[in-house]
Amino acid sequence: MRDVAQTAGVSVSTVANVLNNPAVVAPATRERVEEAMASLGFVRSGPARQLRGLPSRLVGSVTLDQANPFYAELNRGIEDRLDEAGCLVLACSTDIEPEKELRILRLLEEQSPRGIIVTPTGENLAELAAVSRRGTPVVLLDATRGDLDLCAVGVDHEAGGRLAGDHLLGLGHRRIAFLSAARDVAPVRARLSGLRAAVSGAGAPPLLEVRMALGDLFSGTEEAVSALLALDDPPSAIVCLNDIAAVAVVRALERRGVRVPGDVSVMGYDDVPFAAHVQPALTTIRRPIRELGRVAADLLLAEGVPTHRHQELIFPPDLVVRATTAPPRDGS
Amino acid sequence: MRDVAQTAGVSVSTVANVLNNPAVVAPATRERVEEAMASLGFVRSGPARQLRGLPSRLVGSVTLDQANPFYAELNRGIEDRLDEAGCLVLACSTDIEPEKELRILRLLEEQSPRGIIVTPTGENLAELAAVSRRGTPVVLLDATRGDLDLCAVGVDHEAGGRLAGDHLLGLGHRRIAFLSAARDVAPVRARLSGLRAAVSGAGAPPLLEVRMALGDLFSGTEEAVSALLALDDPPSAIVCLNDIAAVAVVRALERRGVRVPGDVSVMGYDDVPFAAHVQPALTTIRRPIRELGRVAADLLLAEGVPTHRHQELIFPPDLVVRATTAPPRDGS
DNA sequence: TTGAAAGCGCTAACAT
DNA sequence: ATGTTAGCGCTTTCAA
Repeated sequence: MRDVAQTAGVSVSTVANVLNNPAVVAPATRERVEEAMASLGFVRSGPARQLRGLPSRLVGSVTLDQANPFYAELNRGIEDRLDEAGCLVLACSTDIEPEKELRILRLLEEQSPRGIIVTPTGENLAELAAVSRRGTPVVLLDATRGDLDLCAVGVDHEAGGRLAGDHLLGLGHRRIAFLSAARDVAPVRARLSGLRAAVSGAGAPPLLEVRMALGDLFSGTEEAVSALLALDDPPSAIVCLNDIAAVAVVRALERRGVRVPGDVSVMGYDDVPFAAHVQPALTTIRRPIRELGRVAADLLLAEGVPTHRHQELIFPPDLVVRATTAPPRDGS
Repeated sequence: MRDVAQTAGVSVSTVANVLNNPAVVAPATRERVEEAMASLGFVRSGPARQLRGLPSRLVGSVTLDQANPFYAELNRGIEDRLDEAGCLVLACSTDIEPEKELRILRLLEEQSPRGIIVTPTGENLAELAAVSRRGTPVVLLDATRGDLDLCAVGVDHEAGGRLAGDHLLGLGHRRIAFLSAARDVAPVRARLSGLRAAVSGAGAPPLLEVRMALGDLFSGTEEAVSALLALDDPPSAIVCLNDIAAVAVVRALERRGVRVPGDVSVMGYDDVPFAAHVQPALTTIRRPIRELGRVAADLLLAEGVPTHRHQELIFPPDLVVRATTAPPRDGS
């Protein structure tokens, strides 16, 4: 900026004025300064502006895995909303490892971002509150705020679980299994609990639960499916923690000669983009993924205004019936 | 930092020493300072460090759409490598709009990041060179550097197109179509050109080309498929610009009663994670997606060292034969 | 309409 | 082993 000033034959504060308050600068002077900026390839320094106390244009987004289509969509929703505000997304993945989450949180905090949107592993909630208290706004995504004084946007997963259960029960299924993952996370636990409530409320046999290994997307379901099939009284319906697992389960089942939905019904969760395009198309519980991201970004941006009050938004999920569910073969 | 110094009864530079050069501080003093930091909830200011000329921990990643599974994977590869270096990814999507790309580039440059990894729309290559010249390292991803003095990591898409063509030709197909998108981009053009070379080299009839509308993932193939099917002499094989389109094409075909691969063969490109898990599993051209991201991040990080010379890395793609290709029904 | 100067939080060279 | 100080690039009073 000093160079620009020199080249244009003005002082730095005049350059500052053409940048921040052009109306106050004489047209001739302004033009001269603008030429100097162009010829020197001048680029404002974000860090210097932040140091002066201006709002940062960076926002952290901490998800479990940005390669997972659900979080990729979420990040896109966040990005779209932030883009309108001239902000940029720092996309981070925790792999559900609390230590990694903590490390990322620290690193993010050091950048003094406008705020951080986080899908928590569940282990570091107190730390998140601390980050917020220190001055970096935090909004929880796909989590309930509990007694924390933070903004949160979530989904009623209990209702989602119930929706899945009621659909299957309505079809005549009684023997139902839930596929969860080796590492538990609150949103999945809530789905399980809603599903279990529906099942036991209908007087059906207790819900089966199997866990799949963590790993690459789509992997880890083989053993779980084998275990289920080896049961004396195998389930006629399997609801999966998410669409990715559901697609893998359908494949694993068909590879073993079990027809879907003829022999067993399968449900996913999320309704990620490809869920409608696999064969057979997935019956699933939808949540408005991009919208969730957009709203979280909105909340984050709103933390800037002085009158801001923290709030929690809960979205209801929907049942989307497609081709992986049908009545059970026999009466069981 | 001044507060910490005061609370610990030392000077700021002692605080700086426990931060950057702990060995030089007396254990007792160090402990006192560390306590002060903890009790005050001290967090280093990244912006201030950058202003002092220390390397930034931010790296921009500009892709066409971070919600697209291919770019989501790519970003994950970048993130994984950067994570080891203590850096964070700024994930941006251009939607193949040159103006948006330009806007994002400017915004990124203002943050004075360690560098920018970009999958270019193709319109702003000169600008990218300018960014680099101004001091922000740029590495091109999924693009050739041409005469630009930049690092680049790419894939030999001509070879990929040829691989697809040879596979289909080997199966006995003669009448082949390529599905591209309304907005053209260099990597797709290269695939087309490789495919065309294979087709004409085999003396088969000229390659058909249809374009699909841009829009949401998985949408826009309906009209293209209809157009192809309405032809006097419809193709017996369709190669798609990517796996997402291929999945949608398979669906569109089957919805019209056309069996895949019985009636027509379909190929994708990329081998994104779900390609192996759709039904029928997709025959496609694989490229090492995460690896591409990791290598790009490596190259970017390497720009820091003084002896660095720009380089271009080209990865060869592979043919992955699965279940969407088969010999044509008749001899055509 | 333009300029001078202080200071944001930090680091590094130097002095003690 | 610890302290003093200048300065990174910018914004923002305040003065001219």
